Amino acid sequence: MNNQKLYKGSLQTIILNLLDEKGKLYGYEITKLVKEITKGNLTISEGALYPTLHKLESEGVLEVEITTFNNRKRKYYFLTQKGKEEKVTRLKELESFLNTMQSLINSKSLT
Amino acid sequence: MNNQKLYKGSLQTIILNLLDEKGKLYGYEITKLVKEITKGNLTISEGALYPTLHKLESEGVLEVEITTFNNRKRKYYFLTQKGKEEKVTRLKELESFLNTMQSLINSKSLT
DNA sequence: ATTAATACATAATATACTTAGGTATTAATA
DNA sequence: TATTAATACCTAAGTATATTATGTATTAAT
Repeated sequence: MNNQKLYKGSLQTIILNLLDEKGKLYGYEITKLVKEITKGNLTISEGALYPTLHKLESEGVLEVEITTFNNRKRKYYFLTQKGKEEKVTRLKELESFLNTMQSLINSKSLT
Repeated sequence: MNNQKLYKGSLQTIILNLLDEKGKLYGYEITKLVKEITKGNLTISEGALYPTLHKLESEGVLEVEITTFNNRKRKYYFLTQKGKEEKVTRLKELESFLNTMQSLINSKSLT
């Protein structure tokens, strides 16, 4: 991930959400997709992405399907059943977090 | 801060915002205030808070006024001019971040 | 022919926390 | 009245998660 440290901690949630929506994605594709969706506001670094994918796989949250396209190796990741449940939890946490942060920056009227 | 790692990176922004709204606050007061505003969703740990306050002070973003209340030492922090500018920047970054995260979890319709 | 893009990967470093302690005073409770 | 909770500050060790800098290999574009 790039310059803004605010994104720290949200990478796993982003990955799980995208995989839930798209079905399966390979690493490089995730970086392009995030850049596109966020209109360049968020760039996921490969140094952050690949270790995270490996970790999620080792935890049984993701599974891999290795393919070849144009003589280039691609590793497609998709959610396991556990991953689908994890995604629901993470999404709730994210929504709660976004609400909490909103309340913190709109607290002028409070207290 | 507590269980949710999503808050990682947002502590400085939270502090700057609260100080801008309230004028001046002491450390312990910040932890209580955040807990109250967020209805218990966010608990700032003192292990995170105090080093952060010291760092912001050393950067010239905050200044300190030491007082005594009920024979207990209180260190009131408030924004410097630099701090007020920094707060504006951080708030913009936070709003941009929140929008970006929203777009990432609402991307079902996209692409 | 060289550079950019695609596609994977790791290692060293930085940072921002958590967890677990510590000191000291005052208020509440058993 | 002795103990615990609350107030108010602090630091150090450990952990998680990223950044930065590389590296390999193939194909597409300049």
